[in-house]
Amino acid sequence: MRIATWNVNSVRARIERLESWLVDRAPDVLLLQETKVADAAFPASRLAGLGYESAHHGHGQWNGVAILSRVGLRDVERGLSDGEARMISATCGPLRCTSCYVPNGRALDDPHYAAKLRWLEELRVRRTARDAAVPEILAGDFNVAPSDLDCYDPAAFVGATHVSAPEREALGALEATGLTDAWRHQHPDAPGFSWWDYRAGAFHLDRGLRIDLLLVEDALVPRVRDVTVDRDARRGPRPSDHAPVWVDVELEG
DNA sequence: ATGTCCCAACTTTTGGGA
Repeated sequence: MRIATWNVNSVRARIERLESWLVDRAPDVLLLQETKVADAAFPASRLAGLGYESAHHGHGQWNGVAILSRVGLRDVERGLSDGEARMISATCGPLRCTSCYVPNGRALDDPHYAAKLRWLEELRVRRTARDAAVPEILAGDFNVAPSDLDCYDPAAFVGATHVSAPEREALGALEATGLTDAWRHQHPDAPGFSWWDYRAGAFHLDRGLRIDLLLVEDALVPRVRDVTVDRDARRGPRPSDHAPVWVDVELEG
């Protein structure tokens, strides 16, 4: 079973790329972030034409998350207490699949930074109330680079968000509920950047961050066969600033 | 390089967000 995550930076701007990517990479489940549309404008029927059921949670201009599945989609859960469209969760086949768009935080002294830490804490608390019989994959744009290996220039990020100790501790506390960072587990030494700024030729220069994570229930880790960052999807005309990341998990049956 | 892309709107240019 292939589970992917992708911050598409507007599903409207990316629909042709999204459709061809689904055909090429054939994920069983795709977790989207930053769809930037209201529910009524989400292209559910176009995606259904490719064989994917979908569930979307969006209010319009900002944020927006979705789940696409060709292995079933039920028991949909939308949003956390902040009221923004940053989380959606559903049971897809044997897995609980959760798409997260963690708040950016803006700057260490900005109120949005404290809100980011609270949001991660609420996500942790939610995990403690989960149905332990259904293993979860919690994936998305976490807006946190877990370690300095996940940042192209740690010295340039001193005092910035995405790398601060409280953010990394909040992510670590979430993982301590029984989740493993699939990329880092499979690739202990490879940066695996998933986001590059549109500006200043950052992608060409490989000035990236690894902030798009697949957090896999610990019990599933022995079944993980491969984890891939699809850098090809960041190339060419009108790309998202994020690459998709997927994990292949071998499940019985 | 304040460098780009995407959105909305009192929409053809500006401002907010990332």
